[in-house]
Amino acid sequence: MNRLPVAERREQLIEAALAVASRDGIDAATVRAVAAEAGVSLGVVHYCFQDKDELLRAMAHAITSANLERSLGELPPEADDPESVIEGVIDALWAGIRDSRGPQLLSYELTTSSLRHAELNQVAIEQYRGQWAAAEQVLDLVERSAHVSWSVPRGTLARTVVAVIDGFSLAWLVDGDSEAARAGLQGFGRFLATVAVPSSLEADAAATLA
Amino acid sequence: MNRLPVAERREQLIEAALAVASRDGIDAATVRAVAAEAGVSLGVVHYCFQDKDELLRAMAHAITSANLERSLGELPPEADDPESVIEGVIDALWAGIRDSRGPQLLSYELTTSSLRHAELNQVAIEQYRGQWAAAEQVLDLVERSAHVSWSVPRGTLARTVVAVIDGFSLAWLVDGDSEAARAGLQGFGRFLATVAVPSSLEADAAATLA
DNA sequence: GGTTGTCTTGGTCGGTTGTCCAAGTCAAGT
DNA sequence: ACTTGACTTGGACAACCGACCAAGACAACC
Repeated sequence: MNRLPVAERREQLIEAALAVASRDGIDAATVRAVAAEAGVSLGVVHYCFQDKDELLRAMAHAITSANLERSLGELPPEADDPESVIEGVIDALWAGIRDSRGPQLLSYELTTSSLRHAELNQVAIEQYRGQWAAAEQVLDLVERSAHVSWSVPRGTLARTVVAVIDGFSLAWLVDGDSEAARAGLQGFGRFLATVAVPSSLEADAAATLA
Repeated sequence: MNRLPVAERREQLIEAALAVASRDGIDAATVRAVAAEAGVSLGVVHYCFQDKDELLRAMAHAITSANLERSLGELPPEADDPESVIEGVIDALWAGIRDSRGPQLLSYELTTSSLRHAELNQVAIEQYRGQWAAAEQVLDLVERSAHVSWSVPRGTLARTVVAVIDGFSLAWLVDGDSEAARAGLQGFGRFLATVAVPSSLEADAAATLA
C-alpha cells in the first residue's frame, strides 16, 4: 500500500466508508469492510480514527456537505413567472435525489442511527440544520429569480420544504415510483406558488435597473 | 416459566420485541434481548420462530397494524366547515404520533432496514400500502364529515398526506419541536382545504384542476 | 399410572464485530 | 550512514451475535 499522510488517508477512508454504506447499508460499513474497500489493512482505520464512531461521524459530515453542495448547485432558472421558476428548481432537486438512491437511503439510516446511539447524537441535528439552511437559500434564490416574496415566514416554509421532499423521497425509496414522486413534488410546487406574492415596486424597480 | 401454547407465546414474544425495539432501537432487538424482555430462555424464541427475521417480520406486521388502527380510530369531528374538520383530524393524528416517539422512530428504522435486507423486503412496501390505504380512508371520512369532494385524485392526495406527515414527523424526531410540527401540519391542512370543493360542485372542479 | 407429545431449559457452536498491539517498513533529517 | 518518527501490517483478543441441540419438565390422555 502506498504511504500517505494521515490526513489524506482519513479522506480516503471516509470515501470508502461512504461507498460501502451507500451500496450495502450503514450496518455493512464495518471497520473491516471499509478497510477492504480502501485497500488498506485493518489497523490503518484505528490509526486514523480513534473510534469507529469517529469514522461514522466523519462520513456523516461528508454526506451532509455533499447534499448541501448538491442542493445549492442548482442553476438559477431562466423563466420569469414564479410557477416556472419553482417548477424548474423542484425538477432539478428531484433529479439530484433520483440519481443517488444509495446515498439518499443512507441519509435516513444515519438519521435514525443518530437518534438511537448517543455517540452519534449530533449527526441528525446537523443534517437537518444543514438542510433547513439550504432550503432557505433555495427559497431566497427563487425570490430573487421570480421577483416574489414569501407570505409565510422563511424558516417555517423551509421546514415545510424539507419535510415534503423527505416524505416523497422516502415513499419513492419504498415503491420506486419516480413519476408519483415527481408529480407530488410538482403539486407541492403549485402550492408554493400560492404563497409567493409579487415583490414591492421598489424591489422590482431595483431588480430591473440592476 | 409458565407454559403457554406456541401461538400465545409468539404473541408475547412479538410484544417483547416491540417493547425492546421501541425503547432501544431495532439493532437492540436481538434474540437474547427479546427473550430476556419476555422472561423466557433463549431457545424459546427459536422454538416459536424459525428465524430472527421471522420474528422481526411479525413485529413489523404488528406495528403496522397498530399504526393503522390508531390512524382510523380518530373520531369523526363535530364541526361542519371543511377547515375545522381537517384541523381536528390533523390534531388527532399528530397527537397520536407525538405520544409514541419510540414506535414512530422504530417505523422508520424498519423501513430503512427493509430496503437494505432482502429477508425483510416486503416489510416496507406493506407499511406504506397500509398507510396509503389508511390515508385514503381518512380522506373519505373528511369528505363525508365536511360535505366536500377532493378535486385531486384520491390516491395522489393520500400519497401526499403520508409524505407530509412522514416528513414533519421525522423532523420532529430530530429536533423535538412539537409546536413547529403541529404548525407545519396545520399549514398543510389549510392547503388541503383549498383542494376540497363543496360536494355539488365536484364535476366542475374536476374539470378545472387536473 | 404410564405414555405421549408439547413446551422449556441451559449450554455449545461457528462466525463476526470493535479494539488493540508488537513488530515491521519506509522516508526524511542530521 | 544512521537515527528518528510517521505509517503499515497481520494477527490476537474478548464480546456478542444467530443458530442449534440433547435433555428435562410438564400437562393431557389412555
